[in-house]
Amino acid sequence: MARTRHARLDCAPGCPVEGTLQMIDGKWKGVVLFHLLSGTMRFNELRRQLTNCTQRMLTRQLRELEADGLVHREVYPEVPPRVEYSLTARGRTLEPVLLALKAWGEDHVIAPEIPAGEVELTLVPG
Amino acid sequence: MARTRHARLDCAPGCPVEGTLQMIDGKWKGVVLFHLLSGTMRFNELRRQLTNCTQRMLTRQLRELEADGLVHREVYPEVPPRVEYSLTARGRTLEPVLLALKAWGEDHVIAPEIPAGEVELTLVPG
DNA sequence: CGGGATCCAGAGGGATACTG
DNA sequence: CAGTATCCCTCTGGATCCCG
Repeated sequence: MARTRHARLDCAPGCPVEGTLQMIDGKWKGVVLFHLLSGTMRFNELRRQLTNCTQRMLTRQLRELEADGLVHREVYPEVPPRVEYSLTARGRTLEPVLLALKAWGEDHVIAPEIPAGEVELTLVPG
Repeated sequence: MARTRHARLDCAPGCPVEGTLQMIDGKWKGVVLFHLLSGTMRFNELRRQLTNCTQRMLTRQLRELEADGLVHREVYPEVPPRVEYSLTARGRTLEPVLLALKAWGEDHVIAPEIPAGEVELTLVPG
């Protein structure tokens, strides 16, 4: 979906499910957050994980996550530039949610073009 | 976001996080699934829970959930018509995910009209 | 390296009216 | 009651080029 960016909680005022979904809604947010669970990552490092994510999209998703207080952006005044992304304390509280998402996916999502039987167990997302 | 409806796993083939998100992506899906955790519900019954969801949208979301094998639709040949929705076995496996979403929302989602991130402290003088 | 600016298509979603 | 059928528009997200 595209839930209107924090326009409001459409379900009902204060609906917790809707509210949480708004945080991880955006084509790449869930996955970005998940990867950052592993630790700090540089921009391109993160990008390499998201095979089909354009540079512009990754930037935008990261900015929104930053605005939501879930991700911290650290810019190092160097040449060439270095920017590192990490989860904030608030972002880390999403860990149970992200792990639940991952666990369900591992059990129930049928992988595309990977016929059952030769299911690969490299479950590192991204 | 609007992830293209199951077009593919954009993150990476088999990415479990991305895959799970695709299931509950759609403006009302997460909330619908959550409400169905409580048990079978009729169409309008469900609709009353989703304050701002139009009839058309609810129908569409339910159809997609049905197509994904998460929701069962039972039509009773009566007049007036009666249609009941319930979670399938597969749908019920999402319970941990939905509960995680709810739990986080309860703890971290700031009530509407106070968008997270731009919390303003308008100091009333005097 | 890590972006920003611009242009653009189309899917997602809203409003409204009609129906078996 | 539980939907279709249209119309229309917003916003997301992709492509491309440029920048310090």
